[in-house]
Amino acid sequence: MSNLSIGQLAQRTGVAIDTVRYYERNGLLQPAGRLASGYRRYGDAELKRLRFIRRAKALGFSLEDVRALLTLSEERNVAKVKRAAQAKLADIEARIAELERVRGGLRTLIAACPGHGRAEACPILNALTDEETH
Amino acid sequence: MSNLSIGQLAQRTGVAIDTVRYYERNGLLQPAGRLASGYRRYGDAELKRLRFIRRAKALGFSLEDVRALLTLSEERNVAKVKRAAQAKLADIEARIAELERVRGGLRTLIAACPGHGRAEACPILNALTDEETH
DNA sequence: CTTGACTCTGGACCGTGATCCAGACTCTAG
DNA sequence: CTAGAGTCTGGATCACGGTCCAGAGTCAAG
Repeated sequence: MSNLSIGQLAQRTGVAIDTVRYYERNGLLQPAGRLASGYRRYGDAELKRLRFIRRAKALGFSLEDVRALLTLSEERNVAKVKRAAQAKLADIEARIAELERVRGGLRTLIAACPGHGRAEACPILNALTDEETH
Repeated sequence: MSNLSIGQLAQRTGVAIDTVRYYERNGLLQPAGRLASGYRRYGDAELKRLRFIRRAKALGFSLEDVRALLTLSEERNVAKVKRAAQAKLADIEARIAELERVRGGLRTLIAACPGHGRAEACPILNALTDEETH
């Protein structure tokens, strides 16, 4: 059973101390207790919980999402957790699709641009400057 | 030669009035002039410039990028414009790659999750909860 | 002339996720 | 005991791209 200071917790999870306190302010992570001095103390449960937060964020969940996931996790509600993951996947796929659309536009323009010569012949500038077609 | 109020300019470009003034504060778009009343007046050049801004943003350029692009456009520096577009493309490709990485993680977890049963059997919760392996 | 729509300015505020600060207090090694 | 590292609080600040507001002035139609 570990009994960690905020600095040790931060060090073990790779999360900044200020961020740990920020998560606390936002109701994501409470210390197990406090010393008489007011210093926060964290146990294994909080260590795991902070790792959970860090991993969920790495999977693209917002802090708001993480808050919901933590609740579902505590409720052990597997069905809702799966649905949340599916919703996040759909969200990520939409972002990818949008970026791919943009990528396609840029690629086309770059490929058509000689990179020298008159500005009027630059398809990139033309695309940004020309009249609407739609 | 059009001679537009800020409201007409906003309406023709699909940009909010407040946003037009925001762009002005940030040096992206100055009105052609002012009436005695102080009302802004815009001509064709500003209309085109605002469309340029809107399109560049649709291609993923930040306002900072747009500022640079507008300068390059005025300089008619085709080579630098092309390089800016290439840099932005690389940026977008990196974002896509990162999102694809996340998508892969989520897909794997979702596929392995039965969506019911014990929380301990849910790979999504396990992935968020388990000890590090690396 | 009146009325309603439009515009002006300066500044406050939003969401997201932190990050940093001052000034005070506490803990630990030596 | 002392020095240095760690921690506390509350609040300010950042980036980004706007959005909204009050209160005053202006414009255009009827």
